[in-house]
Amino acid sequence: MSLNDTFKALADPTRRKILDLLKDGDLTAGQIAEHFDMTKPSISNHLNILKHAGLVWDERKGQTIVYSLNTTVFQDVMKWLIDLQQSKG
Amino acid sequence: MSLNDTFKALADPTRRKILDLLKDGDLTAGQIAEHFDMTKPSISNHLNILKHAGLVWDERKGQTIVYSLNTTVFQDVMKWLIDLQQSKG
DNA sequence: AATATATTTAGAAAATTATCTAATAATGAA
DNA sequence: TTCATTATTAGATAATTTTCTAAATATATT
Repeated sequence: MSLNDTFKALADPTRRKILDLLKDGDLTAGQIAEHFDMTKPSISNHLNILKHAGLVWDERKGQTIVYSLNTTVFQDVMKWLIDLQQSKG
Repeated sequence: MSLNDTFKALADPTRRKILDLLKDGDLTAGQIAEHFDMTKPSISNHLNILKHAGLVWDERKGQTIVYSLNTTVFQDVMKWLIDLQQSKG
């Protein structure tokens, strides 16, 4: 759950697409996997990395696990980017 | 020079630290390398990745090559982050 | 022209990350 | 309890990235 974890998580195009999918609403792991030409365990791994970075939350609902986007972590990334644009000069 | 290149470039802590160093002013490749416990070729590689992503510019000055920060690329990253925070409803 | 300095390029080794198949866990329904 | 469904974990392989040493390039100086 560090800034490094967040940047690392955002570095992969599959994971960025997952976040983009979740923008429109929560989805189960299976629904997310449907959007990719990749096995479910691979998607599960990506979801775990996103979860570790605090970019998504998960909640079991019966047989399924529902994932939702958490954009609060973006604040730290934005802060880092903005700080870099202001010289200490 | 794609958004993917930018995210990939930002995913490494050494490269983020290089950007942070350049925030205070331009530096030669050698001066940058001094800040790290790593060989010059390794730093040179990181600088090349940052350059490829459009995050830094380089300019030869005599024997040295001076690197400077380019934050204009950040706009694209920011846009991506902000877009993600606004649902398509 | 020869030498020194600053940096990069080339190529290999090490480390990390992404992906797959097979097996396991958790829930729900018959 | 047994079977089906959803999803994850484990472990192996493949791919990518990082880092190193050695060699090459570019400029400046003597």
